[in-house]
Amino acid sequence: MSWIDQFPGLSRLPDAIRSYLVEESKIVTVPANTVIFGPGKSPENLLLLLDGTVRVQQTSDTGREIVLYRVHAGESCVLTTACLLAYEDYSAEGIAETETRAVAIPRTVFDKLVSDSIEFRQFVFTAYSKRITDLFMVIEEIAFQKLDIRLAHKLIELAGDNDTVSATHQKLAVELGSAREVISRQLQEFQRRGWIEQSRGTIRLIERMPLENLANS
Amino acid sequence: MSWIDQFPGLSRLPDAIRSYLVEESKIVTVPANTVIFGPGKSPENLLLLLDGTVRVQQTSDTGREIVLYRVHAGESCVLTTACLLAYEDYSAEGIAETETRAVAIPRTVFDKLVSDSIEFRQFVFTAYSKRITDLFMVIEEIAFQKLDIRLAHKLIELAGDNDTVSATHQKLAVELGSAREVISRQLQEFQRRGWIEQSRGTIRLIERMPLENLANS
DNA sequence: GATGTTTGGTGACTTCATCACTGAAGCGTA
DNA sequence: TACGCTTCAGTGATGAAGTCACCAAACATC
Repeated sequence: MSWIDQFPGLSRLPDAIRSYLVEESKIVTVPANTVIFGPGKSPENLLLLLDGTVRVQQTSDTGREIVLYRVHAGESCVLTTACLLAYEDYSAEGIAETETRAVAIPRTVFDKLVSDSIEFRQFVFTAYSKRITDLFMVIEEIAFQKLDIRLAHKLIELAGDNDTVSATHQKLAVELGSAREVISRQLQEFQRRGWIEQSRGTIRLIERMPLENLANS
Repeated sequence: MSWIDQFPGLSRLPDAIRSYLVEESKIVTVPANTVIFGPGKSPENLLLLLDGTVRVQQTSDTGREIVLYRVHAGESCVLTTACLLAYEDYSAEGIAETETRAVAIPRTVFDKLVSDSIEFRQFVFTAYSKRITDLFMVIEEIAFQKLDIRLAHKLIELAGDNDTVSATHQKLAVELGSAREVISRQLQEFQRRGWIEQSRGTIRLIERMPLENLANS
């Protein structure tokens, strides 16, 4: 079984294209916290993630940061393909959050695939679409959503199933493009209401329901 | 002379591709304030603007709006190509700000061009790159820049050469994703300092220097 | 156990958003 | 030209969020 089957959009590639892709790309592994691309380090390849996640974030002149989006296993870093083809002054950076395994497709191979396969073109543009939609949502949230709602949302997202979030207040602030003090105070409010419990570096969700109600209001 | 020469990225197309493109696309004109695409109205064509500008903006559930970017003459609406190929729940909308003339490239022609011409691919991906960089800048500004700086910036941008901006406070608020009252008060402060003069619907820049200093600080 | 670093808590203050309301400018039309 | 309507701008009060300076607790290291 090939890694290709992890990508629904690629499963319909014709056999010739399919084997060309497998042939010409290689699988790479990077340790956690590796900077995959960033200012002055433009990516050489299109990456398709097999395992792990990549966090794409931006740092302002004043040192404040914000997370733009995440690339999960089964997704690709398409936005970087655009930015690697043209504007080099790319202010965002991509960081492997965990040890990450990915398929690396060289620039020339990417170009040939886009040229030769309508299925691959669809894969690429669909991926673009998802990312750009994500960016629009980020803009809308930053500009118009109240912070308590966004924080509740983020806690649920990061908790997954096991009801605990391992993150410092500072990290959460970066997730939301806010300030640590603001997050601290908001979390205190959640705690006061009995929705969460806090200890150094971790937050435990006690009552998910009211958090979810807040997140969806 | 063909319209193609208005697009530097397309000037190097091989003759065959070039004539195919000219053949298969048509020039359309839309009046000012036309909604070119938006929720429930996905674009049928890739548009290359010959004259006029298209404003792309987003409206939140609560009714607040923000301008994401503008497409000027000589540029293309590429982001819509992605969003027209996949995710249909496109929350942004594109509005012709003035009467606008554009080349409309049908979806199928676009696909064939991307397939056949490396020059066209470069044109498309370069356009993507610029837009995405713009979006990143918008996010950074909203999240981290102070409003007086952003407003000064926007006034200079909208003034062009003739030192007057024709816009209501409400319009400026939408440009920056802020609220009218906030803009009104900030403009009063600029006026108090003698940097601008106001009358209903227009702002005249009296002293550009301090405004520019503020914008670049 | 002493020391330094990371993380979180707090108060004072500024900026921005929101709400409710007022008033002024322009425009049509009778 | 005088009336009424609509659009645009001004204002005060209040709440939410960001900023700054500082302190204290938890943890890590030696």
